[in-house]
Amino acid sequence: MQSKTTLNPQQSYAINHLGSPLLVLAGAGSGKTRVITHKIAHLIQQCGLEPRHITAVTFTNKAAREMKDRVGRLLPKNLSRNLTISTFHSLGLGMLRQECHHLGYRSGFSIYDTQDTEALVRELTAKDANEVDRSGCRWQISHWKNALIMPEAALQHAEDEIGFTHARIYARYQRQLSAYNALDFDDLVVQPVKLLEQHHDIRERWQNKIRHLLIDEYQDTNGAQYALMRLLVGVNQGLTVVGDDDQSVYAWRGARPENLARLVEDYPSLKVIKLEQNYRSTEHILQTANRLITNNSHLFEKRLWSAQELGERVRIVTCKSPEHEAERVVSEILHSQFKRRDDFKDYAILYRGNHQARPLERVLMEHHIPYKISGSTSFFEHSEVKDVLAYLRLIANPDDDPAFLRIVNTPRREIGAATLEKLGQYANQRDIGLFAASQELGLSQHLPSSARLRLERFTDWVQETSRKAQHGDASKITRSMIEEIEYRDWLMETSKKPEIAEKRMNNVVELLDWLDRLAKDRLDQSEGIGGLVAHLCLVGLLDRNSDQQTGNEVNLMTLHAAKGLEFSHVWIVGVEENLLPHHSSSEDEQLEEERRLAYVGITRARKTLSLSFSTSRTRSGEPCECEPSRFLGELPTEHVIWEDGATRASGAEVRERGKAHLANLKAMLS
DNA sequence: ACGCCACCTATTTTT
DNA sequence: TAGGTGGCGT
Repeated sequence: MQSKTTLNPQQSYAINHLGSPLLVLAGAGSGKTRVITHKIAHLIQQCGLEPRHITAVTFTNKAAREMKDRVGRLLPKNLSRNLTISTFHSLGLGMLRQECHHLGYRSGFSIYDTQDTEALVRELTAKDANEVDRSGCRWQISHWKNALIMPEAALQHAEDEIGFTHARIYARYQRQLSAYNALDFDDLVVQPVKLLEQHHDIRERWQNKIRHLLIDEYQDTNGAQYALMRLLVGVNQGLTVVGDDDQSVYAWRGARPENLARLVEDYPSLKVIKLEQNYRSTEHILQTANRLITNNSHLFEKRLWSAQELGERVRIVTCKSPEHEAERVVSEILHSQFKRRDDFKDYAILYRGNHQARPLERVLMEHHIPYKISGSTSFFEHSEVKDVLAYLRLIANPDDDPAFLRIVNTPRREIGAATLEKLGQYANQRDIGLFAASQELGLSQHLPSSARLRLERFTDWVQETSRKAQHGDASKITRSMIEEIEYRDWLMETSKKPEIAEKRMNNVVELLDWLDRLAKDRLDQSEGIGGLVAHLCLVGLLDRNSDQQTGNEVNLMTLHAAKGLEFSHVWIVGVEENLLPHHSSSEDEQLEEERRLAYVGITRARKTLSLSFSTSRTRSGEPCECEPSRFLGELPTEHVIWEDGATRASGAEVRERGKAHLANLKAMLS
C-alpha cells in the first residue's frame, strides 16, 4: 500500500494541473481515489476555490460516501461541509428539485424505481396481448434514455416491428410518467440535460456554481451523463475525470467507454495523465493481468508496474465439477487462513454469475465458515417498505396514481375493484389523477353512496395528513400516520406467522429511523416530505450494510460487484469457456468486455490469486462438458502454475480440514 | 383474496 | 433443474 503522505510524480501532476480539462488514466490499484480526494483538497486549500463550487461525481452512493469520508480526513471539518460529492443521479435530483417547474414537473414529484417502471410497462401493455417482450421493452426504453433518444426520435428511427412497438410504448410511458408527476432513474440525468439545453440562464447559473467538476469511474459514463457533464463544464474548463478503459465492464447497461476518446476531441486543450504504478498486487499477479489485457485493442497504451516483490505464482486449478471446485476452494481457504493466521475477510471468491454462488455457499455452510454474499435483495423490495413509501409519495404528490392504487386498500378499506374501475374511468375522461377524481363531487353519480363514503374518508384523511406534513416534522407525521392506519395490525393479519409480521414491522421501524436521521440532517434545507422520499429512493439504505461490515467473513460476489475492491487472497471460479467469456458474448467487442471482466477480477488480488474451472457441470438441467476459458491460455506461462485439483486435496482431506476447523471453533467458544 | 399449477427461462446491476 | 410468473380456479 502506498504511504499515506507521499504522492508519486504522476499523481502530483494530476493534482496540481489546472487551467484545462484533465483526463487521468488510472490503472487498477494506482491510487485514483487518492488523486480525486487530494485534488479536491488542493483546489480548496491552495487554489482558494470555495467548497460549494466543487462537485465530485461517482457512480454509487457507497463510493460517494467513501470519498466524502476520505476528503473529510484531508480537510478541516468546516471546509468539507459545503462540498458536493454525489452520484450523477443525486446531482440531477438536486437540480430538478430547484428547477423542476421549468420542465413542467410540480414539486413533490415521485421517483420510480425499477419495479415501479416495470409495473408501468406492464400496465401499458396489458391489452397489447402478451406478445410484447416487457422486460426487453423496458430495457430498450432505458437504453434510449441513456443515449438521449427521445420518444419521437425512437419512433422515427425504428427499424423493425419490435422497435416500432417499443417506441410507441416508450412514448406512452413517458406521457404517463409526466401525468403522474413522476421521474424514473434515467430521467434524473436526462431531464437535467434537457433543462440545461433549453435554458441558457439556468445553464450559466449552474456552470457558475460548479467551477470544478470531478468524475470518478469515468469509463462508466453513458451518453446522457456525458451530455450533462459537457453542459455543466463552463468556460473556465474546470474538469477532472478519472477512469480506466481496461475496467469498463458496464457497456451492457449503456456505459460508453468511447467517451474517453470523445473527451480528446471535445476538449482540445485536454491534458492526459497516466497512473501506471500499481500499489496493490505482487509482480506475478500484475504481470498476469498485464498480459491478459494486451489481447484487447487499446486507445491509450498503458503498462502497469509494481515495486513489490514477485510473490506467489498465479495458480490455475482444474476441477471435476462445480461441487468439487467449491470443496477445493473452501479447503484451500481454510488451509491458507490457518497457515497465515489472517482473517476470513481477507479472502474473496469471485464468479461471473450469481448462480455460481450456490455450491460455494453450501460447502462454506457445511464447514461453518462465515461468509457474506453481496448482492442480496434490496431493502426496498420488501412490500411493507414499498407500502410506507407509497403513502409518503401520495402525500407529497397527489398525482401519483400507482402509489394511490397501492395503498388505497392497504390496509383494507373496502374499496374494491368495482369502485376503482369507475374511478379510473372518471379520471380518464377528465384527464385527472385518481386522487383528484375521488375528490370531485361529480363522481357521486357513478358510485353507490357507501363506496363513495369510504373513498371520501380515505381521501379526506390523505389530504389532512398532507396538510399536516406541510408544516410539521415529516418523520413525526409519518410515525403517527403508521399508527392511524393501524399498519402493525395489518401486518399481523397478512403475515403467516407473528415472527414474520414482527420482522416486517422492524423494517418499517428502520425506515422511520432513517427518515428521522435524514430529516435532521437536512433540516436547514426545508425539504418537504416528497424531497425526503425522493432522496431516500435514490440513496437507499445501503449504508446500513456498510455499517455492519465489521464481520470477519469470506466475501462472495460477482466480478462486477468486485470492481473497486481489493483482497489479499482472491479465487476466481468457473473460468470456463461459455461462462467467462459468457456464451452470449461472442462478438469481438463483447469478448473484450469479458476479458476486461477477468482483468478486473485478477487485479483485485494483493497477495495470492487462484483461478479455477470445472471440466463438467450441469447447464440448464442437462449435464455438459466444459473447456477451460480461452483467457487462461492467454496468461504468461512464467507467472502461472497449473495444478490438478484432485491431487492436492482429496475429499477425505477436505473433511479432515473441516473437522479441524470445527474443533478450532469449539475451542474458541469454550 | 389466495393458492396452485403450468409454463418459461436461465449474465452482469446501479440509480 | 429450479425458480419465478401468470392465469385460473376455489
